[in-house]
Amino acid sequence: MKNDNAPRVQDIARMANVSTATVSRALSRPDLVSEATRDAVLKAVAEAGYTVNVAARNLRRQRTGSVLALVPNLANPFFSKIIAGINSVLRTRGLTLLVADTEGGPEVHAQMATLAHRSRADGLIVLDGCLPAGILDHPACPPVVQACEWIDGLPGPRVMADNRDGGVLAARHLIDLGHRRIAQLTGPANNPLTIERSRGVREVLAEAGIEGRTDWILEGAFSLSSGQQAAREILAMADRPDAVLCHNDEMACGLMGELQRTGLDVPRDMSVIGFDNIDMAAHVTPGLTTVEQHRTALGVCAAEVLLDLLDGASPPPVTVLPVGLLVRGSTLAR
Amino acid sequence: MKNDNAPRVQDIARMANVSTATVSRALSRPDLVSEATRDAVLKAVAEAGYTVNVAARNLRRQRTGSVLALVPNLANPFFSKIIAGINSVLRTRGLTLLVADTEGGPEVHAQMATLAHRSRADGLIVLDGCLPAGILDHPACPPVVQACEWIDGLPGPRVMADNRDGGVLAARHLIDLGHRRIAQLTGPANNPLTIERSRGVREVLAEAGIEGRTDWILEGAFSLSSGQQAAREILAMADRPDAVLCHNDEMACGLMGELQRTGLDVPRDMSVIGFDNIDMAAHVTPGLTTVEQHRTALGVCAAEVLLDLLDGASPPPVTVLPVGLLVRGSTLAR
DNA sequence: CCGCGAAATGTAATCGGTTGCATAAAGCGT
DNA sequence: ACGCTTTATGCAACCGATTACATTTCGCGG
Repeated sequence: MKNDNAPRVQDIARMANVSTATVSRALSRPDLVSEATRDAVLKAVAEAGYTVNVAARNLRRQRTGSVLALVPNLANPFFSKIIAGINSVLRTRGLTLLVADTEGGPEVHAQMATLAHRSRADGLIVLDGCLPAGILDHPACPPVVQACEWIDGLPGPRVMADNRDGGVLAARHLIDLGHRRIAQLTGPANNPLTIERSRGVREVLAEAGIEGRTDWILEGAFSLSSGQQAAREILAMADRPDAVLCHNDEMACGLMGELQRTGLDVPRDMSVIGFDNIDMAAHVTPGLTTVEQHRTALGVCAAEVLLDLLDGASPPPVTVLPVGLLVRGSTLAR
Repeated sequence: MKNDNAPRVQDIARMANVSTATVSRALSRPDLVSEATRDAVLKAVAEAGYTVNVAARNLRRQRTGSVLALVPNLANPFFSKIIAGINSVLRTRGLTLLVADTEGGPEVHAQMATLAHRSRADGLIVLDGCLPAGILDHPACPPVVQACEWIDGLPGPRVMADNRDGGVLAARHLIDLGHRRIAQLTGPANNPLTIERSRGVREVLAEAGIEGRTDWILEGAFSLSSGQQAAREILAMADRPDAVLCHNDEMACGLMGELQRTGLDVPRDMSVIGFDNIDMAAHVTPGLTTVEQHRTALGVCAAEVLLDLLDGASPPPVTVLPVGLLVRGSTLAR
């Protein structure tokens, strides 16, 4: 063994008096070698503290045994459960999940381009709708599944919640409670989730004969602080809505907290409804009424679609998962 | 170019009428080749859509250009900011951060063992105190920095907040407010963070001549729901405390929410203090008084220590970052 | 005791870049 | 014009494991 380095197959082969081929087989296909040989190899491995060089194996095998998830913002609790779902499925197949945060500008995208390569991962699950399509439909890029968000013009299967229907459920709930003065706190205007959710809301409002007041549509950033900011804007309005439909729970919580801090009572003075059903939603006071999407299931589904893809099967191009309304205390009949 | 495959250096070399060595240099050390050659190579690269095979490069170079963070639970918002801090530093050095979730039993640890290999990452930042030391002091394992939590018996630098002092600050704050009936909601009993924090609390209580009531020390799991659970236990007590010192903000929020739902007023009926200052803490009602630790700074620091290690420098074996008390509305003078 | 298929093992090519060393070409000072 | 330093490029070994193919060994029926 070269002095400064970790042991290699060669070293193990010498120690066990076999060829490198046999060592390799003893480790990855134990059924192919005799018991005596296997024991000798394993003994040498243990003794030398050998572990395979993954780069060499990946190079030769032309696959990596791992899947990469590209997440727009790891700090967003929304994603964590999806990741957990993905992980649970991949583990059953012996695949390792790695996660990279895609936050940042073009210079980060360049980094992502080197990540999105067959020699890095066997498959990609992309949760970020803002990546340039170019790096993902490159021939060197492994199979891609898009989850939650999606990238226009990028082929390949998608898995997502029924965002439009979520908008419908939320809006209808408020209307059923007698609200007609409904504000919206959306995500970034160009975000596909927000576009879909808005569509559902708009449909229901129109159906109910409620005029869409554009001054009651606020644009947020899916963050607690943008919810807080929105609350301030609403409080400053001469003509206030009496319900706010938020496009995610974080904004709803931020908004609700700020309303309360200013002395308003939620839901008596204002109903608030969120979207996603993150853990926090059940624990704030009052409990946040929200549109539940099963994030773990979404991750599971995305992973299964990816596995299909890797197996050469043809998964459905689009999978839409149902959402449901979860009524807690933050909404009240007018 | 072989038909089914991505182009290789060979192909680019042929297209640009140079050797593979020149192609490689044109891409990674552009200053070493003439402008004409460089242009020819880049043109061929663009035309063929070439991207390097990372496995091959890593194998030859004996490094990967990436750092791996092992996180016990990605779903915990506590970690996300640390990750962000790490990322910001690594980017400036052209390193890519990958994250893996270490959640799970021994079978997952086996997976982690193959991740913790020089051929996978140039360095490791371990945020999980529960990994077996064996896989991290293996000779094939790249340099390791432990952050937040740490593993007994594992050498290598550590970066952490001053948890003991955090316990001191929190306890002293409650005592200064006149509380003497102080309960604690800790993390898992064997968790090093909890051990340190408890130590600080114990010191202050002893100093103030307050007996430590073990029936007022509840063990949680750092989660919202374990905070909720603890609230129920406290409410069921015949002899209730009038302040609860929680070992993290999530539990504090879970606890506070449940107390409020049962009709108690925080902070009038009970003061609640947390630890960490996660985003949510500022947005719940009332705002959560907490011990602030600068998670981004912690990540930054851990990354810098790792870079030192990679550069062959000898960073300090232990870095302790100061914490501070952040008083909001959830604590009140008795 | 021969022959043949199965089981076990070895040999060596291969994955795809990178880089030390050698060589060639160009610049330069005197 | 000559040696000498730079600069530019090519050649080929190398990183470490895997695996197709070849070879040996073994068991066993005839």
